[in-house]
Amino acid sequence: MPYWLMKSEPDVFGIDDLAQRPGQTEHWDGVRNYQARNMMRDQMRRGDRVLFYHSSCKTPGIAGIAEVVRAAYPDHTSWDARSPHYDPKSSPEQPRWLMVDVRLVRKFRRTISLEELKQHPGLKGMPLLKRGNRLSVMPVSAQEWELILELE
DNA sequence: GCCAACGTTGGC
DNA sequence: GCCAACGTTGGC
Repeated sequence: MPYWLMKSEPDVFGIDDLAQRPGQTEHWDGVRNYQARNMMRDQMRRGDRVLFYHSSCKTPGIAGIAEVVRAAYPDHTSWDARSPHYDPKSSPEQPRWLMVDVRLVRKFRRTISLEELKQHPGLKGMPLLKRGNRLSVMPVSAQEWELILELE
């Protein structure tokens, strides 16, 4: 069961928003980075686990766990001219961008902050903590996963 | 709001 | 195919 970390701005869509969706499930639209897209397309599978990361907010960090319940399929917001993620080069016939569906597994009792993650020697290798990293979807190793769950 | 980092675009 | 300009990300 591979593991992932996915970023979202809680002001736009946070873990509490996911909790309120029907079936606590929502599609993860808006990924507009080729590397992230390719990982979703080629590696992310139904049943994979996801760390739900809150970015661009007061306390950036991991807010809980979700599960991939549907593998990658076309992101319809990419050809919706009213969407903030609109891409004129994407169409229903030739979709350029993909998304997955995720379901909430559980919200952490507390957010494990970025600051705390940085202080942990066992997490040094996480792409999240690399300088200048801009990926919104990134892999997490099994060891990192276990370690992070223990921090809660 | 600032700014470093980095991906993308487009002229040449 | 190079690379400067530009836009976006995201922590601080």
